[in-house]
Amino acid sequence: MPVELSASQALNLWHGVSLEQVRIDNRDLTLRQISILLHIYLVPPPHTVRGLAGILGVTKPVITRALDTMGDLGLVSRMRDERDKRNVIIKRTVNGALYLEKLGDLIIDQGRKLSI
Amino acid sequence: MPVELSASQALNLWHGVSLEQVRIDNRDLTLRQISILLHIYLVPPPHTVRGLAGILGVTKPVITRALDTMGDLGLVSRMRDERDKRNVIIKRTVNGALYLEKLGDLIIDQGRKLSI
DNA sequence: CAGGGTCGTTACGGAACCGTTACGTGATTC
DNA sequence: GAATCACGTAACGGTTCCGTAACGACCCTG
Repeated sequence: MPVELSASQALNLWHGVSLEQVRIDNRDLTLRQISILLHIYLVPPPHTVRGLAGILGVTKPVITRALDTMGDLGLVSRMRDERDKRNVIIKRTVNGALYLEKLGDLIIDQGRKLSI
Repeated sequence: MPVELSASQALNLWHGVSLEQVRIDNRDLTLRQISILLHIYLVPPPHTVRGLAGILGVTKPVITRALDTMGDLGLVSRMRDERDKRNVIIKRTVNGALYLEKLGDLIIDQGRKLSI
């Protein structure tokens, strides 16, 4: 069930959500961090540093740093893979789920406000 | 004509767009910068530094710096207000319009890919 | 069990952003 | 026309991010 948006609707939606997100969230995640967070929560696990780096087209340290930052914020956590101890498995957290739930509500609200 | 999204659709839309934007755009604008850019292009002028600062809930230097950065990228430009020379009027550019046009297309594409 | 390959992290110098403060210029008020 | 206010910017120290490179830990093959 695709969602058909006009150019005006698409940009107004993005505008409304970005604006509210800037106003509400003092944490100010970067676009990369948001991408990583959404990917972890929306795509079936397991998620590794290397895998995320490949998907986003960035280097591994970028992922490590983003996980450091979001880990401090309680949005994600990390565990060693016991089967292959070189790997790190990235796990979801309650806080992260709540954060994305709010973001989802925000998008839905802004979608309802659209016109034209 | 509001757009009704499910929670899953909303987050998947955001996910797809963020991911593509990270992969495509080496410039990596911050969420604040994107908000400012969208606001300038979607809301009728005139736009001033003070006005934008109030709308985004940030300090004036934040706006000045964002305009510096995006000005270097050719996405916006600035002109003195001749009627009140204390003011600076923020103007749109061809490059900025193109940038947002691509962003709009990206959002529309991702909307079409949604399911459930 | 030695060697090479893979994993994530750390170290490093550089760049960009932050908030606060101070400043220069222009408008306004008395 | 002097004092005051408004506007945008520059300067400051601090924080965070970047990309490259090097590192330790781990797996696997011969």
